[in-house]
Formats: sequence, structure tokens, C-alpha cells
Amino acid sequence: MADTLTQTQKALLTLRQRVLSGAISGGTRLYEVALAEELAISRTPIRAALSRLAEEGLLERGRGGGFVVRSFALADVVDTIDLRGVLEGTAARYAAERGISLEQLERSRATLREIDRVLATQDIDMEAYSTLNTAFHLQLALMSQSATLQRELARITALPFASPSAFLEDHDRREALQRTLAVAQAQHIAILDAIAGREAGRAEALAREHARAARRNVEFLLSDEGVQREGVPSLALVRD
Amino acid sequence: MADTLTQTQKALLTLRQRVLSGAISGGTRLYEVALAEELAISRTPIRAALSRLAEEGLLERGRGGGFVVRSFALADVVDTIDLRGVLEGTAARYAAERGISLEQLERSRATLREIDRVLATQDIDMEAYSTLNTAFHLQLALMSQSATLQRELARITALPFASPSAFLEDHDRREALQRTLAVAQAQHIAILDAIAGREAGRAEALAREHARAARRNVEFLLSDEGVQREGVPSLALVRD
DNA sequence: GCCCACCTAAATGTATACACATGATGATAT
DNA sequence: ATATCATCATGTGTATACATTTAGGTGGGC
Repeated sequence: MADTLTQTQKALLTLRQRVLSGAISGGTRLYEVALAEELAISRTPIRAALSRLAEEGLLERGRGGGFVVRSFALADVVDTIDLRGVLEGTAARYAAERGISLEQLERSRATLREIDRVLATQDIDMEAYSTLNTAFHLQLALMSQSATLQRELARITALPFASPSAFLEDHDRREALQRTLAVAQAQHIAILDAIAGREAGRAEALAREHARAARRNVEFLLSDEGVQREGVPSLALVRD
Repeated sequence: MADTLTQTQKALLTLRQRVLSGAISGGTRLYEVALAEELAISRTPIRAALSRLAEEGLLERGRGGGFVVRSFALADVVDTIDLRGVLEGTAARYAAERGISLEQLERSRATLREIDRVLATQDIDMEAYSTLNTAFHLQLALMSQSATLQRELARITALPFASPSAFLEDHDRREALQRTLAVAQAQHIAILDAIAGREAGRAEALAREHARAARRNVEFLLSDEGVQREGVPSLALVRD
């Protein structure tokens, strides 16, 4: 059967979920034997899963073997979001410098039109926005025409707090959210416009600034005025 | 005994060397059983080694399991070097924005003075230069005060052709080499000067341009006028 | 009282037998 | 002649027994 999950895949899904949800806190060492017993899976697939989680950047290899859950301070979160901005800025610059096909341009414009449609409604469908937003950022990576850049962006973006659509779920105040999304969409449009107009420097600067909004969001959430961090899935693995 | 290599380490060293040297060409699939027989090591440590090489970016996981040696086209090489420039540019900018300690500044200045000394001799000690050059680039990463950035720079730099000291071994013409190194050293000095003077934009631009020199070097080596690629270790895993 | 060596428990490292998935091959029926 | 299905070869997936390493505690000697 093709839909049967291997033991490695089961372990991978379970452990990834546990780490991302914060069920296992940063710095915790993961012992193969303990996990094997608990998940009723032998050590071999557990090791394979741990190894892949290390590839994803969720675990670190400890000295003398073993794996430890990676621990992220606020500074790490901010730096990682900024780094996404730098990489997306580079992607935008490449897209502008190298030029993109009419098909690519039209596809991205269509995505932005759909986002406009979602934002026009009174009660915004956040899941739809999130999907479309992620799609636009993915298209931006593709427009760079650099496999290297796509790869590194995918790596960074795999961290939940560095994803382009992080921190969208938890806005308690509707009007603040609508304003934020309107600004973000204006930046999307400007980035694509700069790329279409071959304005490389402008495209890069805009994409950097776009990520900066996410950074402000985090800083607000983790400030005293922010909501409880408990309710924010993207921040589950961030330590105090 | 502490100096005894585990089987995994043996396999890792052997396989890494084979991939880096080009003994196994890009796109080749690596079979566990074959490697296990050949290296007289059981499959378990072989798998562990392959997994770590995938983490290092030298192998890719194939569909349906298995590992394949990653294949780099010229475009990938150029993009990766450029990416190093972008990341080092960001490191330089952070260093300038955030400020560095006097100890850090003096340490880097000392490194640059040593490079000056090496370059002043008639017959340049390339190994000494390479070591010092690598040290300076490492210090630049540290000055960023961003663990995230340090991590990503280390990842990129692990690829032989993206290392700051790549392509130093194979210059046939001495005077061209001396000119290249003099320019590079001038850039080093300017970058550190910009950081010390808190000139963030200048620091970033200079670090980017510094990587561009490596890019020009590759493009020359792979052009018709360049030497045979065979003699260039850094390019062993680059495909035609 | 302190330090060093040894011991032990608990962890990872290793080998290997077997299970399972997949794709190639060839025989057979239509 | 071709399509289909059984069979087999070859790969990874999994479990498990055993080896090895190492950290920590405990004892003895100085």
C-alpha cells in the first residue's frame, strides 16, 4: 500500500509536532530508548526521524552523540525573520535583474488579485489569506531563478516563527489586523511592480521592509502589552 | 580511547572526501549495501554517515529513500558565492549597526596586520594566507552577533567552492595572484574600517563586493581562457 | 579532607537477520 | 503479437542483540 506510513514517518510526524507545539521545551535532550519505548517503535526509525529533524533545524546534535531540542531566544527569532527579509530581498532583486516571464508575472498578479478579494470582505477568511500569502512568497522565491536561494529560503521558512504567514492567527483586534494586512498587501503589489519594472534596488528594499512588519509583530507580541504568548502557536518553541 | 574513530566517523570522512574530490560524480546514487561491502562497515553507520552528509548539503535524499550526490551547475556555484556575499554583507551591516567590542576590533585588526605581513613577502605562503583569510571571515561572522547568521554562513561556507578561501591554490600566474590578493586585502581593511566607523550601508556593500571577486574568479576559471578545471579542487563537484 | 582510580549504569554505536516495497522480467492466455 | 500477471532480484525499512563509550558516584589511599 502506498498510503501506509513507515515507522520512520510516524516517528517524524509525532516528534516534529511535539517540538513545534512546544510540548518538548528547548534544551531538552531526546533519548532514543525512551522515545522508542513510548512510541512503541524500535530505535532505528527513531534515529532516522531525529536525524531528519536535525536537518530541518529543529534539533541539534549534542557533543558525544544524542540530540537536543533547539532553543530560540527572542533575539534568534528576530534575526531569523530579518534573515528571511534579506533572502527575500535578494530573491526580489534577482527577479528584477534577471527578468521574469509574462506567465510568472501574470500568475503572481492573479495571486495578488485573489488576496485583494479576500481582504475586501468584512470577515476576513484568514486561512484563505494565509494560503495565498504563502503562495505569493513561494512565487517570489521561484522568480529569483536561483535554486540555491530557493533552498535556503525553504530552510529558513520551515521554522514556524519565520514563515511568511506566521502570527496571523492570534490577532485579537480586528481593525488592527485589517490595517496590517492592507499594508502588507500594498507591499506585495509594490514588490511585484518593482520586479516588473526591473527596479532591482527598489524590489530588494521593499522585500526587506516587508519582513520587517513580521518582526514588529513578534516584538509586540513578546512585549508587556502583547497577549499571552501561550496562545501563539508560532512562538511555542521560543524560550523566555 | 578518545582518539579512536567510530565506524560512522570513518565512513563520514571517506565518503565526504570522495564526494568533495569528485571521485563520485554528481547525480550518482549511493547504495548502502554496496558502500557497506566496499568499506567493510555495516549498513547502520553507513546510513548515519549518509544522513550527515545530507545535512551538510553534499547529498540529497532521493524519492522513495536513498541518497544521491548533489550536482552543482555553474549557475549554482555563482549563486552560492553571491549568497555568501549577501550573508557576509548582512554580517558586516549588523556589526556596524550593533557595534563591536574593542577586543573584537583589535583581534580583527591583528589578523589583517598578519595578512599584510604574509603579502609583503616575495613568495607568498598561500597556506598561511588561506588560514588568516578564513579567520577574518569567521571573525566577521562573529561580529554580527547573530547566531542565526553564523549558522547559515557556516552552512554555505561548507561547500568547497563557496568557502572564502576557495580558488587560491590554482593560480598559475604569480603576479595576477598578488594583485588579486592585494585588492582583497584592501577590501578587508575597508570593511573593518566601515564597521569601526558604524557605517552600516558601506560595510554591507563592501562585503558583497568582496565576494564578487570570488565569483569573477570562478567565471574566469570555467571560461575558455581558464585553466583546466581538473586541477581545481574547489570545483571537483561542479558539473559541466 | 581531598584526589584519584575504579566501577557501574545508561546512553549511543554496531552488526545482522529479516520484512517489505518496487520495478524488471518473462511466461502465458487471449 | 500484446497485455497481464506471477515471480524474482535488489533496494531500503525495521527490530534487536550485543559492543562500546562515558559520566557520575563511590570507595580507598594519601
